Amino acid sequence: MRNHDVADLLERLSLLSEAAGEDRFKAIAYRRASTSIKNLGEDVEDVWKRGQLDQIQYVGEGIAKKIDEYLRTGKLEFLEKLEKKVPEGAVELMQVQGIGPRTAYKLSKDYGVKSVEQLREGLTTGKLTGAVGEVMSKRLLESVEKMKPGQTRMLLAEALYLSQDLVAYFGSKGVVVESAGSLRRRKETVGDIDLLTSNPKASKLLADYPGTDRVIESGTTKTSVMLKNGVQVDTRIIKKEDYGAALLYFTGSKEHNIALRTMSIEKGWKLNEYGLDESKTGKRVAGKTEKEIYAKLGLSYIEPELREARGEIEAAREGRLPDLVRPEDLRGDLQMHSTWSDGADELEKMAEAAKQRGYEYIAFTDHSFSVGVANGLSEERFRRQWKAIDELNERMKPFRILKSVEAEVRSDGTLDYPKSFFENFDVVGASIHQAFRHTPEKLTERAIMAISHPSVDILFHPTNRLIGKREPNPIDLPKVIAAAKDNGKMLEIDGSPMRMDLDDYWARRAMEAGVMLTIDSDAHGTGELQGVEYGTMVARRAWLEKKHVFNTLPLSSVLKRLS
DNA sequence: GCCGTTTTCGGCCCGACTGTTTTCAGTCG
Repeated sequence: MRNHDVADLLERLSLLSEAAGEDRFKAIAYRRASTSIKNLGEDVEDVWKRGQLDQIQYVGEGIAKKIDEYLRTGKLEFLEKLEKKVPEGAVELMQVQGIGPRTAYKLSKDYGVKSVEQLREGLTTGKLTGAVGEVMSKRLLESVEKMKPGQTRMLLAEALYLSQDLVAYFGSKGVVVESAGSLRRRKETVGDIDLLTSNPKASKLLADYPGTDRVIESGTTKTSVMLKNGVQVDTRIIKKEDYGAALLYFTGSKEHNIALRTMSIEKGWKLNEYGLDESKTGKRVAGKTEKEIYAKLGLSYIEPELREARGEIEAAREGRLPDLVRPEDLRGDLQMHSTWSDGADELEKMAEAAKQRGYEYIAFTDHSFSVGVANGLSEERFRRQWKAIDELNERMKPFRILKSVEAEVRSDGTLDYPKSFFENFDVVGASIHQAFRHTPEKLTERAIMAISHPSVDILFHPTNRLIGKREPNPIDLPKVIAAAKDNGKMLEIDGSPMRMDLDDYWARRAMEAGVMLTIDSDAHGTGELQGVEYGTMVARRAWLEKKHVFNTLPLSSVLKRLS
């Protein structure tokens, strides 16, 4: 699977051609091709072997030749030449907010600035006075400070929590605000929070918000503040008649917006954040609601989670958008922990809380024996737990607790118990936590061994990533997906906020391959049961419908499928 | 460098904001 490699290569070509001062449309072309390959529904190497590279959207003759050379030789002569043309440091400088290709070129070539660190030095010592003015200098220093680790994007769950607090704060003052941006699209990480409102009082209110540290800018339509926790919040004041256009615009994604604007042009219209207008007369075509704008463009309404230019516009035109799965579709949760292993709450408390959520069933997946740090269970302790579960099931009828386990995939790919013991469980999930630094080949082999094990039903959080903390295991996911398909096994979307694993891209690939998915909370306490909501957000971004998610099935069907 | 049911050439999304520009270039989202 070389899609990421190739996409990175093209992204680098894009950055370098910008920094080299080439025609900016070349840079745009490389970037579009990069995105196209990142979102490609299959392995780019397969397309290459079939000689069909130029059939990929935005890949023409020139880029196809470059990809061919790269896949054949592992190198690209053109790239090496380009690298020589670009002054050292220019690409790095372009990562700083406020520095684009022109400034980066100037700073690196004429002033010898070769890194962000040297930029900071130059700015503080006044060495760069000739290159940037006083105001720019101050702003760039702020940007450089912001790039320090710890000031990165926040988790979706954190952003949702923060925006809920802001919405409630504005609401208590009688002002209705709505969040847009990547938060509304439910991306797994969020950079800043955009709030839209038609109430002009919002600017002053944002400045007075208890969490606000300082106001960055404040105008009639836009106010930006920095919160004490380092998060930037923008409010935009929109006229009621423009609201839909503004919501569309500020929700993005950028690529989605560009595609819509290109469509508008073809119809003789112009789309911007104020509305959809006739180009010649300026006459309003639509603007009050998003739905109205989509309708005028001949598209059915596209849910925010799908607006990533991954085929949703074509699907909307052809009336084949998915009917996305909803949190209320879930009838159970197939991964959670209790005090029997490393959970914080007793079986009964967890079960009651799950029942309160309206579930018909849950599975306790306490850790297996070899996860010592998580108090993994021996066979003997499991037998005792089952007795406790039987008693609870009797008492909580018709609610059903399934006997389960999060079975550790050991470093040799085997599991902790003999097959005869596994047969006592209603459902079995397998996870790789141990020895995740194995080679990609070894990790893939272990994952496939686990998924091929006759007792295993689900592979839990397949990549074992922790967003912002631990990279995903470098397993070969197409192979794992194929193995799941061949064995009729399921893959999980783990909804715990730091995992969100599988992610939206791979969950979609799995669904398209015909693999059933589960959406679980992986809760280690009653407060974490809501993790399924984050998992559902991933599922929606992955185009999943109810029928693709196993735990939307009623208990009877679940038991039948597991037997 | 890509693309085309008006086009194989001449476009390529659009507007806000800002600085040191005196009419626009650079950057961003």
